[in-house]
Amino acid sequence: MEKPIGGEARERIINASLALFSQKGYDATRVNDIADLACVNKALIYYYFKSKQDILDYMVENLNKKAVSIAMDFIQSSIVKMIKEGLMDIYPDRLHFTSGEAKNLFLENSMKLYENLVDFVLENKEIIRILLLESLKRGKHQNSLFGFLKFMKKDDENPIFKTICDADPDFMCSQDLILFEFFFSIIPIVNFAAYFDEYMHASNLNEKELKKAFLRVYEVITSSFVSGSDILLKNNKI
Amino acid sequence: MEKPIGGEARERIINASLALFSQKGYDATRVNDIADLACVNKALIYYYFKSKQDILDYMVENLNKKAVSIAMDFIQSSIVKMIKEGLMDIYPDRLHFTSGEAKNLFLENSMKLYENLVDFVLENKEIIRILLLESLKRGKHQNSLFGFLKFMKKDDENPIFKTICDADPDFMCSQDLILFEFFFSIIPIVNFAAYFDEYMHASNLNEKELKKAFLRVYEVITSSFVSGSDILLKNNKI
Amino acid sequence: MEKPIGGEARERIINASLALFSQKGYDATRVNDIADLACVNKALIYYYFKSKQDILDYMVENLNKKAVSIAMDFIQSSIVKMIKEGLMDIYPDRLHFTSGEAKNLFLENSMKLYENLVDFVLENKEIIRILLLESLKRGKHQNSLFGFLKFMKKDDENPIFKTICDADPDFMCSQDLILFEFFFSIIPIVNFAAYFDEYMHASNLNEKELKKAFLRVYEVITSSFVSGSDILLKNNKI
Amino acid sequence: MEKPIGGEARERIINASLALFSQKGYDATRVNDIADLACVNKALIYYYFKSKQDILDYMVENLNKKAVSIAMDFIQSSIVKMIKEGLMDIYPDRLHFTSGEAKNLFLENSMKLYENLVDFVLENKEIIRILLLESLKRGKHQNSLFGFLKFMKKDDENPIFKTICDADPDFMCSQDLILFEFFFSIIPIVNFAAYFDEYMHASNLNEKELKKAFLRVYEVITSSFVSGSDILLKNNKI
DNA sequence: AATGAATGAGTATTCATTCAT
DNA sequence: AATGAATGAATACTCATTCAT
Repeated sequence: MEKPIGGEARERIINASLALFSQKGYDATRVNDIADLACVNKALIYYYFKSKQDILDYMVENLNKKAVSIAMDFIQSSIVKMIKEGLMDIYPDRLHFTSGEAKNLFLENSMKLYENLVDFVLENKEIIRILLLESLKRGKHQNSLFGFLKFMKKDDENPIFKTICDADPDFMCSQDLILFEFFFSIIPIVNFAAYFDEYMHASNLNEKELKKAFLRVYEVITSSFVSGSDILLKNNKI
Repeated sequence: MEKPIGGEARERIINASLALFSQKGYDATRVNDIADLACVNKALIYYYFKSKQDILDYMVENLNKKAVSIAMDFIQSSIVKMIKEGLMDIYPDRLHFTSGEAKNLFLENSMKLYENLVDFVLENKEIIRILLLESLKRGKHQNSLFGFLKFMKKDDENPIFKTICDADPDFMCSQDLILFEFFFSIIPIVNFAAYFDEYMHASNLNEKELKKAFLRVYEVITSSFVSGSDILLKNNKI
Repeated sequence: MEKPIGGEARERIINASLALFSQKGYDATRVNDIADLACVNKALIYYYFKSKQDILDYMVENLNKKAVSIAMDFIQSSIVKMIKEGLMDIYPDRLHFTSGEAKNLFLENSMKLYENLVDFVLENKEIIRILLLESLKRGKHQNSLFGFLKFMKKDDENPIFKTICDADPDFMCSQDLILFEFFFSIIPIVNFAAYFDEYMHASNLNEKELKKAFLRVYEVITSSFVSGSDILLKNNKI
Repeated sequence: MEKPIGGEARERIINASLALFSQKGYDATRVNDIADLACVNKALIYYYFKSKQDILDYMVENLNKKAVSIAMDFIQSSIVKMIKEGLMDIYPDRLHFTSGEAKNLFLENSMKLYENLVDFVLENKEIIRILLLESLKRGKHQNSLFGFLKFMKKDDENPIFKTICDADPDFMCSQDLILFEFFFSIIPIVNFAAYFDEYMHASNLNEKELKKAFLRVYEVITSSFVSGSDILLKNNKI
């Protein structure tokens, strides 16, 4: 074992676990391999973590914290700021904008949130991969992905949704919309991160180009879906 | 259907493996568990299969065969039939329809293909789940999902693509379109199957309703994307 | 590993465990050592037993069965037989003998029970040792010894006690008597087995002599205690 | 009392070890557990003690010192005092009393010794338990119990024995007597301490009552044994 | 006197696979 | 086609002990 370069041993254990879990999956990763990659004594892993599962739990929890933090940042920088500046109000059941410009500003911010989300998932693509893997198994973290959905879901805490509803009061948040959000928004963004490297390699695009391309497509889908929503609703009412 | 190899015990082993791999993942599934669930002696598994990996390989290969079969059915029932009836021709670089009705018929058939695909993935949701799981790992079957993409990809074997290109000769098969196909078509449909049970439970929809809802949203997305494609192309040319 | 001599592998595992647990104690015994001594593959131990603890549990349970069996034999050969021959009856609260000779016969049988008990504990001295060890620990088997006491205890199933009560109706089964039974009857007999080898070695007596000596002392104590019981009761009533 | 070595942390380590060794046995006790219970850093244990074994050794040695001290006290307060007062002499092979009263006084003192012994074992029931546990194992401290026997044994250092021999010159110190002393005196008293808590709980007696009851029974046994010894000797001579 | 970090050797248990019948 | 027994190589986790400060 060489003299370890980098941060603390604990940090190295986390990074090694991240890399290995994401490459081979949690179950196929051996604690021995983590120790080797992290250049630490195997027993030290158990000094910092209760068990192999505990490492995974720590990482998942950590991602959740970060995700919540992003959402909170959005709320702080957009909603709270706009309220303070008198551009919008929170009504019991919806958001209200004082002007068309205010609404446009908010929509712009929402698009920025998507960009941030893409950045976020790409920065955390390893743990995202792990999360996907675990979500597919009927185990402890099978709800991770669905939990992820929460802050994009049609409920009282979701400002994006409210905005759309506000823009078009007749536009009901149908179950189709939720389905759209999950299978054509969350799932693609998360899989985009998970398969980023493979896709980049297969498409011969570089990192920046691929990211831009995804956002472009994503934007088209999202905006066109909103305009196409009357069709959805029509069908939904049958 | 070919003459089945092996007795019913073999069948039980395959079904048990399917259930367990899909629930816990390949790595977390024990040969013991398979034997127990299949109600066979553990050693018998090795009579029918070379190894645990061999069971997985068999199942993946089986799915591929089925997928190819669906595509072949489509080609047989749509393309070949229409050619025989003089409704279309295959040009070296594209399909050619003899009339507007012929084209509409073909588009209708394409939508039916989507429906069949949804049926197909739902019928095989267990192995789809397994495949997703394996695709996320950098292992033997990591190409399964990308392989799946093949017959939806912009290449010579993909009739759907050709059709769209034929309908609008200016509509180039951009990389954005491929990205769309992969992340907003394949990935959602496959994940739809993988998370079908969970989503059904969470949404309180029944099987039929959920399937219909998915197809509805899917249709909106796909059609609106085609109409929105000029935006995409515009962006793509920058 | 030499070609194993002896019975089945399972039997060898039990015997090896018996020897090692009794020599070093359960906690200090390594599964590796058991495997080596039993000349079996370590994994085979887990084929036959769920865990190391499971081996211990099996042996303890086994001893209990044997102990119960001895007691049952006594009841069968003494009580049941005498009842059938009209020598004694079971009254709701006590035994009743039809003659003085009958009582003497029963007392003789009781003494034989003691002899059988000594034989029994000596034949099982290894597991007795283990039991003592485990009884001293606050664990799963801490009640083993007290459980042993059961069929020597003052309760409805205890024929020996009844006999004494029957002989002298005024002689109440005081708590002192139970204490005597436990600390000066059970404990010595059990420890006699546990320390037999060491004591034999220290005393320069052979197996037969030592056994006889113990029974001799035991008999004196028991009989003298009964005659001395009036003193006990006197004290007890204060 | 000597000047205590080490601070209060050391004391806490000893107490924690005492509690844990006595509850779980030496082998099942983890140094970690000791550190936790003692509220000290694990490494500090190795500052005060060479090893885990060293803690046990210290405690056993400590008990031996105390036991010797009790015996010495008895000798000091009884024998030496009586000699100084001209009530008894030490002959090369036995003790000699100048009067019947003197002998009675000595016998009274002997009974007091028993009481002291009971107090002593109860005060040290934890270490007694540990000692019993270790005696049953074929290890370092397997002689602890036999060592305990020493000062009750028929040898030159045993004043009690001498007394009896003195009282009845014909009463040979037979092997049966030693066996009695060990299995019906030492073993019960030591196990009385070891199982004190459990027995107290099972019998619904309080501490004081149980102690008294034990002494009562013990006294009956001892005295009756002496009177019954002629039977023993008779048998012994066959 | 005290401690957080580190470690080598082990420890029970598991697991895919094979063998003999 | 089927099975009970057996096994080598791991595998997660533990533990007494030491080190550096």
